[in-house]
Amino acid sequence: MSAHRSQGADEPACTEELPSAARCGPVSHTISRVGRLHRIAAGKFLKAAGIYPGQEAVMMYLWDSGPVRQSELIKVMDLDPSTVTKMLQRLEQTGHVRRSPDPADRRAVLVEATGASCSLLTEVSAAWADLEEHTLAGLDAHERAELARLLGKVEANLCKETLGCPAEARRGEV
Amino acid sequence: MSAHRSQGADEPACTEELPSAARCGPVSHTISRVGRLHRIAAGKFLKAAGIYPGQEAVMMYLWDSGPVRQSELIKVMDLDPSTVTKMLQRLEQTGHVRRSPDPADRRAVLVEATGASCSLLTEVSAAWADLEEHTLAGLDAHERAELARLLGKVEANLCKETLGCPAEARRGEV
DNA sequence: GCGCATTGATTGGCCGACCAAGGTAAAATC
DNA sequence: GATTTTACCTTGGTCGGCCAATCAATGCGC
Repeated sequence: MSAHRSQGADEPACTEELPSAARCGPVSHTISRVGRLHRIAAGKFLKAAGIYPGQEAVMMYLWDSGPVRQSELIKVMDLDPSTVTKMLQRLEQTGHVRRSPDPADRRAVLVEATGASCSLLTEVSAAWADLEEHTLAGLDAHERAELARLLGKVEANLCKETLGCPAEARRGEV
Repeated sequence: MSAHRSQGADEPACTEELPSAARCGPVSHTISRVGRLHRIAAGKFLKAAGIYPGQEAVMMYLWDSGPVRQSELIKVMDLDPSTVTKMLQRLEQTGHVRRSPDPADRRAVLVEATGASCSLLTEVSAAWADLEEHTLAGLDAHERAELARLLGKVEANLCKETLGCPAEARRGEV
């Protein structure tokens, strides 16, 4: 609930006390807030590990998969190529990732987690688990499953859309 | 490193293994994705109106409330002061917002939506409603209510950080 | 072999969002 | 009244994320 305006005693609200955003799209409004708060929380949890939110997903994939092409990373993460490029440049600079040209394709780049980064695996996994628990505190197993199910449907909705969704267009094949 | 998958060049599309991120925190993973996809979708819906995601919330509040102190905006939106400053600078530059010094407090700034911006009200509201419907397509009334309820609990969890934040507790001090 | 479309990756620009610091004005304290 | 504290905003930096444009290498058609 939004308890921020509890102090507004004599606010001459011209219409309602609820913001228009919450009136027009209550769930959208909440999703925005939750997304942002979740990212902030992730940042706090990951700070100890020395990486930024967004990077952990890349690292986790790299730890799982071993050396992989950057294009594969882009496809799997469903991110913009430029986003991945910049993120990898920073991860390389901080020593978490190594990049090398693909001998089989001179325009491609192979990416892999460095040995040093493997020490983060435990930390990051723990942080991710803590974040999960912090996020879902107070929800029983059934509620968690239901939330996961509903979010899954929402994700599917947001992914594919008739309005020229780039994600859809990008992953149109296969 | 955990299980290094054999890097087959011809990976069959059927075996889409779950990344570690999804294993360690499935809901967190989905929230991240949904948050990002939702923001992208919002950007698409708002592009016609000529504003960027994040700005619509500010504008909606300004349309509702009339002239308001910047500090009030910061408090209500729960954003970083610097974020609001920069956003307002851009909104001012695009003519959607007017800022003036508060005569009653020379360090404060009064913000209000310009008359020109009011033409956006309809567009933005419609876009926001479309976004809501697009997000929730295929969910019946009960599911929508349940999703809103669960997201509300999650939001509350994410808000009260620092109390149960194990990351800092693990560090020991601070 | 040669031209052209496709793929892979990078650069630059922009926006939202954070933090850290700083500067000024009001309020609280003495 | 003078001093400290607090509030309000700005600047500069960083990061994730997008788009548009670009360059290099591959592959296909001819």
